[in-house]
Amino acid sequence: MLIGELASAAGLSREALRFYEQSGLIRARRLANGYRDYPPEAVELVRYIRTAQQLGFSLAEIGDRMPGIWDAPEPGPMIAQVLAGKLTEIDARIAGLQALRQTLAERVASECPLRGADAAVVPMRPAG
Amino acid sequence: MLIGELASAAGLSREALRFYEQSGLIRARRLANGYRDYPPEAVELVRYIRTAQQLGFSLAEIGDRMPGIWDAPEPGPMIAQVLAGKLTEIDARIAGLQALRQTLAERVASECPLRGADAAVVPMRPAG
DNA sequence: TTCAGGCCTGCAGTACGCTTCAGGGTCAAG
DNA sequence: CTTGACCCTGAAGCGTACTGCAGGCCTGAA
Repeated sequence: MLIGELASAAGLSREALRFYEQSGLIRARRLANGYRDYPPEAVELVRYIRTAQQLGFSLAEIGDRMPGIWDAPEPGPMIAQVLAGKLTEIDARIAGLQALRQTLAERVASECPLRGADAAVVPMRPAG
Repeated sequence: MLIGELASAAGLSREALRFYEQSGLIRARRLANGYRDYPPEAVELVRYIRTAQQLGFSLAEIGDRMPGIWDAPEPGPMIAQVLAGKLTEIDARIAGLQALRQTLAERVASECPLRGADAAVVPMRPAG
């Protein structure tokens, strides 16, 4: 699978894929002519990256455990482990958003929605 | 109130305040020596900016809505309306995270965690 | 043989929200 | 009258997540 095929299959640009590779999120083996060659599973992996990203994970967060995945002889359990870790993070994020939601709902209902603005608010992105 | 006092009262840096001024979000009188001089209300204004920011508004959005909000005879309902819109976005984001959570949970349990369905996801920021 | 279209690298540019730096003035205390 | 904490400006730099461009190779069809 060439980069353009992966790009259209996963719905992003070739440049974004090369950027992900540079950032250590994905890898490709090379054909004799130097072209990147991706396995079919790369589509799922890239979609996972996009999904996690759209939900508020930075590429660094998504990628910090990826190298281990690529180097493991049995990637399956390794990936499962990483994803299990992500589950915990997602739970924390959901909890944060629900707290934020409640604060917001209270303010919408109040007469002066901005007063008391020092209420603890959970940021959407870590140090974003 | 000097910039350093405002900065520590509102919990951000002097530089951030100067940046906000440059971006048209806040203003300051000047003392004879050129120092910025803020009224006490500036603390609440800056906290509003931070809150709005944490709720997902860009500084540009905050700056755009700011004049209308502060010039309105009844700012409350206006702000409530804006926040209600954010509430919808947060709900979508929570739903997306829960969908991702379920997908991940299923994959963690499977033998090939990256093979499988793709999650439909609502991005929070338009083409962020 | 020429041409389109895909691929390669590396580097510059973009937008956001600051932070840091260089170079310099102000002011109260010792 | 020096020290140190504070203030000023303008400009450059940073991290994130890309996009775009220059310059050039590879491949298949007309």
